[in-house]
Amino acid sequence: SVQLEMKALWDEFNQLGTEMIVTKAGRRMFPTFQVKLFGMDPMADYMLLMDFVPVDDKRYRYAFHSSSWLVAGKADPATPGRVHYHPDSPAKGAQWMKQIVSFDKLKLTNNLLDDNGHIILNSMHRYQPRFHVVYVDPRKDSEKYAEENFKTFVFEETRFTAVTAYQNHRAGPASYQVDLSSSNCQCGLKITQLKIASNPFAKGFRDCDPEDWPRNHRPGALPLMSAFARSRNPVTSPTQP
Amino acid sequence: SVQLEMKALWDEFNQLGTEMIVTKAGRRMFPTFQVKLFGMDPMADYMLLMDFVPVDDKRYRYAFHSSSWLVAGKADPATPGRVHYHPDSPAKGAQWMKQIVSFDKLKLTNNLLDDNGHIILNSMHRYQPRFHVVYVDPRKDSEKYAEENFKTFVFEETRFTAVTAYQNHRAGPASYQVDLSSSNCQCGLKITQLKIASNPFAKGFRDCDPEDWPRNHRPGALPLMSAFARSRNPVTSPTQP
DNA sequence: TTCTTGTCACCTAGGTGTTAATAT
DNA sequence: ATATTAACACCTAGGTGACAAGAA
Repeated sequence: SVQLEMKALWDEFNQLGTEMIVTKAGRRMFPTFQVKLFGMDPMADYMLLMDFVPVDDKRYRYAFHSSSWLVAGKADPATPGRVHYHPDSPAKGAQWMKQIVSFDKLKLTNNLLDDNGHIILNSMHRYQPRFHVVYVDPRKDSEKYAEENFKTFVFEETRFTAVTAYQNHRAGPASYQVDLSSSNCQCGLKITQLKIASNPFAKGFRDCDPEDWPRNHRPGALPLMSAFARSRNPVTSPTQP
Repeated sequence: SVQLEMKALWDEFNQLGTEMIVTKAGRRMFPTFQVKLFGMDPMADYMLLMDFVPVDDKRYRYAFHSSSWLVAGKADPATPGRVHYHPDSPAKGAQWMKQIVSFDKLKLTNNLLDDNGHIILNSMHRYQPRFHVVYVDPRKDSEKYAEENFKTFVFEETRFTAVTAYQNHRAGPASYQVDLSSSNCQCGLKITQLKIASNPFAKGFRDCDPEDWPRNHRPGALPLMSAFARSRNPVTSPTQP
């Protein structure tokens, strides 16, 4: 069995509508896809890999005025279907289970001609990450058993929209939200704020007191409270008089 | 068989008398011990590891006035004998052979109570790195064959003196060398200069034109020429009038 | 308009020799 | 005297979102 790490963080992003940047050179995911594994044969070899499947056959665009995603037509032609093998593959079950498995080398690109082995996605399309565990069958005729030698795990909270620049980014010129309930965005917190608050590499964009959140950083409590607090009074806030 | 990478660089250091810094927290080696492997069974599992054995039973000290190492007595009590497993171990022969194997995670310490798994050495003692390849025998009674299931490789040019601060560092107050031929140091270039010239992380201490050495950086020619050139006129130079 | 690209300041994370202070 | 330690400026290497400019 597999347990998704940082599920609480994934849930927060998912509530806002997760966006993942894609670039020509390749961009890591944040949150990073990380799992804990259980119940493997400690002595057997396994390959761990990920791929990404379209959630639907649609292309999207972001409506700033309503702060929501709209269908913008049928999906663009499918990108080359690639998989990302965890670089430690193959390894023994014992090795995989003894620590969190992190896919932090995985990068997303929108370059159809990418030759760095990155995952190729269409911008403005929705994707579902999938995680696969493949048992390396020592038998000579292992191809015959290919069907029973792998297992796939899907965590719906890791779905995201691929973008070249954050869309759920700032309010439109109207600076208020009319229909909050039908929006993917259920609060005033924007994707970029949550990324800045939770990704250590974006610390340069934090505007809160740096001495503030070590105190709030308790087990079970995500270090996002200050970001939430600040999100109460932006120009987009529906509670603004 | 095994081929030492960067042999030319190791040779240069060895001519000067290689020194490796040891610290409480652990310090990497430079040059890094790196090898290419040949003739393994691509499908078999191997463990790769290193250890360090004393070259002799002596303690040394560095005589600044003669710029040479002197015996300072019998060796201190032996340090806990540790080994460093390459972190990719175990892995298939094919995986080991397809690229250079680099022991850049290996760290040296003088802390006898180290609990980071680093290699513990006595400062001011000489050591010989050793490289071991262990075949992971799939047989049940593999312990019986332990003797024939490993192979050890020693490259004498990788010998070094463990130090807490560089010794072959600068000339003493006399600022000349009396007996160059009996010295380990066969030219005016000092260990620190060679380290600074060849270790990218020490680039901050280079005083040569930064635009200088990309031009000199051709295959087979080490990027040390400017360091050599500058070493012709220091205060220690025997050709000084 | 809408989307994409490249550059940038600002981070994380960690490897250098230097230097001054401190042991021993 | 000699050897060790800790703080430090300066690097490598690379991951952030912001922003301005460009493309469709």
